[in-house]
Amino acid sequence: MGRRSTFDDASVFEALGRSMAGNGNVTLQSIVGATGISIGSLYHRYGSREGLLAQAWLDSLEAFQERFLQAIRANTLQAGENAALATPRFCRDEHDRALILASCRQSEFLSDGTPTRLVHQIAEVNREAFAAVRAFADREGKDLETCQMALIGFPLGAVRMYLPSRKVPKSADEMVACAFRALMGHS
Amino acid sequence: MGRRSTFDDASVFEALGRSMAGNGNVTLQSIVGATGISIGSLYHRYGSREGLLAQAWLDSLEAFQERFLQAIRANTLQAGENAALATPRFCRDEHDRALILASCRQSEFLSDGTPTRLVHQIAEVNREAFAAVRAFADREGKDLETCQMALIGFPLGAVRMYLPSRKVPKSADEMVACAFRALMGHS
DNA sequence: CATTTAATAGAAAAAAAATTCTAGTAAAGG
DNA sequence: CCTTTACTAGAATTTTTTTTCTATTAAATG
Repeated sequence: MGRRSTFDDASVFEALGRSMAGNGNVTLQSIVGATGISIGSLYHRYGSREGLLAQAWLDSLEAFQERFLQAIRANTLQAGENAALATPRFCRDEHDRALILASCRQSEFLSDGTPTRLVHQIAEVNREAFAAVRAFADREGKDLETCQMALIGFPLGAVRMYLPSRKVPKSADEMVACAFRALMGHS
Repeated sequence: MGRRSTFDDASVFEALGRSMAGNGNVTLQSIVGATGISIGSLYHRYGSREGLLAQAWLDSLEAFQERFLQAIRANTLQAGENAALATPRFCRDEHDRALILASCRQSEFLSDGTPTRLVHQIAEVNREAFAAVRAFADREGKDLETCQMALIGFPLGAVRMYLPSRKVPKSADEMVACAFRALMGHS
């Protein structure tokens, strides 16, 4: 019941991501300008600027995490490599969300004033990912730090060569996989 | 002649880098607060907020470039690997400058209002680095994109695993070197 | 079709930040 | 020691941005 919303989160997060990844600075006016949504509607939905930022970060984080966890939890030989490739693939499939996650810093979206509910949710997602990487390291009998680098550090470095302006090419995947295999030992 | 300055650029750039890498947002007041320098002095020296930001970026960029170019231009077998290692080493040796260069985006420091003189200087440094990487790729007979990834993309990804809060450990260097060798072919 | 609920809309107020401007201070040279 | 130069200091102003608040609109329900 009640009036229906005339806009969806995705369009707001997209404008936000573009602005943050673009000139590194988001004003609510820039979102109003890019989307045509009124300032009142933004406050009605997100409560505050900080609530909006955190919500956008969480949205991207969850979308990525779903892919990453599915890949890394698979009990196949290629589980690790697929998890490493989750990053470049995510950038191609979900460009708008990837902008936020891959070319911005979490600290740009979370601050002292971030609503605690969102702080907790984001922390929980991060915990879950960390646990999955640790489980992978144990399973493979490899060093945790090496796994973090091969699964996250290098893949992020790779996509940041292209974002925010260019698309991440398939060739990046090959390089990520190559580095992954080298780091994990060619056994 | 004339009164001597009571502060140096380094202290200003340090406060700026900490602030930008920390919460992703720099106000002149945050610099005044962190350094005790007066707002008037900042305007006297840098002309504007945008002038200050660009000057800080250029300062870090030049410091890094000096090391990178020296490494990559050496005509030894390890030239490439040393150039790749320039990034983690720079982070250890020059933490404050590395914060700016490695954990922020250039677009956070350059904007429409950046003084043209600085825009040109920064572009020139970037051009020089790009040319050096291309020369390296030609010399080694490797793909340019692969070289960019091995020399810059992966090393940056590696140090960003640690910055801004932790120091970049030596183990990161081994991983960077490992990925470099894998990407460049183990010949 | 009146009522309730959930939005939209944007002007107005408040807060925060950048910039300007004037007065004052320290060093060097004649 | 007076003058010039280059800088410091920070209050006052302007600009930008966030936030609040009231009016209005659209859908759903009895």
